[in-house]
Amino acid sequence: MPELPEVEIVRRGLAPAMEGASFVSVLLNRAGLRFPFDPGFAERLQNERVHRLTRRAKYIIAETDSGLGLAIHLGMTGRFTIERAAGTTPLTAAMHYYRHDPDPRHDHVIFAMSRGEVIRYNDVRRFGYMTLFPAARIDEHRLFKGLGAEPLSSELTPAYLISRARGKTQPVKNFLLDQRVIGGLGNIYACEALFRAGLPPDAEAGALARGKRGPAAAERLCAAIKGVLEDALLAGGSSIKDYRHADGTVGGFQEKFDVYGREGHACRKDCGGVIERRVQQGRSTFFCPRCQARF
DNA sequence: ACATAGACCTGTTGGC
DNA sequence: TGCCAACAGGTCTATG
Repeated sequence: MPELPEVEIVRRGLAPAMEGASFVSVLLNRAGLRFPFDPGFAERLQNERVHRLTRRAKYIIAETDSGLGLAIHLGMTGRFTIERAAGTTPLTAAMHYYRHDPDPRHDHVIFAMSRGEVIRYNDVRRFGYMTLFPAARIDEHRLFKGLGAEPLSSELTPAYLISRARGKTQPVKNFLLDQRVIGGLGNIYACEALFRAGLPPDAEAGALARGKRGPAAAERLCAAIKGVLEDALLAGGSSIKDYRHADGTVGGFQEKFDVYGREGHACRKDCGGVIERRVQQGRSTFFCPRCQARF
C-alpha cells in the first residue's frame, strides 16, 4: 500500500492515541512479521511513554521518554486501527486501507495504551516489520543511514536530483524508486511524478545531468514529485480497492491518478494518447506515450 | 554499478 | 460457476 502520503496519514492518525500515552501491554500474535520480532520486543515497550511520533521516508517512528525508538514499516498491506477499550465510544480515527473491516486473523500486534486506546496492527501479507533501536542513534541504524532525501523537505532540490543522477544509466523510474536517492516514493507516485514532469519512464536517469534539457527536466521532476505528494496528502492518501469512509479517513487520491492503473484509458491531458502499461524492474509502469515521449 | 529474477506472503481479479 | 494465472502500495538477496 503505503507510500509516503499514506504513511504520513497513518502517522497523523496514530499520533493522538500514542503521543503522551504509555504502552500498558503489547501483544504479539505471532513470532514475527517480515522478520522475527526483536527479543523482548513486547517487554521492552511495556510502560514506555511515547514522547513523539515522527516519520522518515516510509517509516513511522515512535520515540519514548527513555530514548527507545520503535520503527514501523507497513510493507504492502500493513494498516492500523484504533478503538477504545470495550464499553466506550469508538474513536473516529480508524485508519483502514484496503477494507473497511480488517480480518482479525491478520491482527499481528496489539498495543494497549494508557489512555484506553487499543491499537491493532493488521498486515495480510506480512511484509511489514517493527524493530526497536536507540532513538538517539537513528542516523547509524542500518534502516535509516542509507536513506535519501526526504522529498517534501528542502533536501530535495533539482540540484540534488542532478547530482545523484549524474552518470547513471538506469531508467529514471528506477532511479526514483531507489530509497537511497529519495525516501518515500513508491510505484504509484513515481509513475505520477514522471507523468507530471512529462518524462519517459525508461529515459536514462543520467540525462537529468546532461545537455540543455537535463536541468530543465530535473526542475520539472523535482516540482512534480513534491506536487504529487502534497496533492495526495491533501486528499488523505490513496486507497486502492477501497471506498471512501464517512469520516474521510480513507484517502481519495486514487481518483485523481493521471496514469496509475489507467491502462487503455485516454490521457487526461486530451493529447489523444492512450495510457500504456509496461513492466520495469518487475513493477508495472503506467505512462502516456504522447505526453511522455521525449526527455 | 546495474539489471533481472526470485523470494517473502495472502488475497483479489480477470480470462477462459 | 470454477479454476488458474496474473497481479498487488515494498524491499531484500542471489546471480549475471
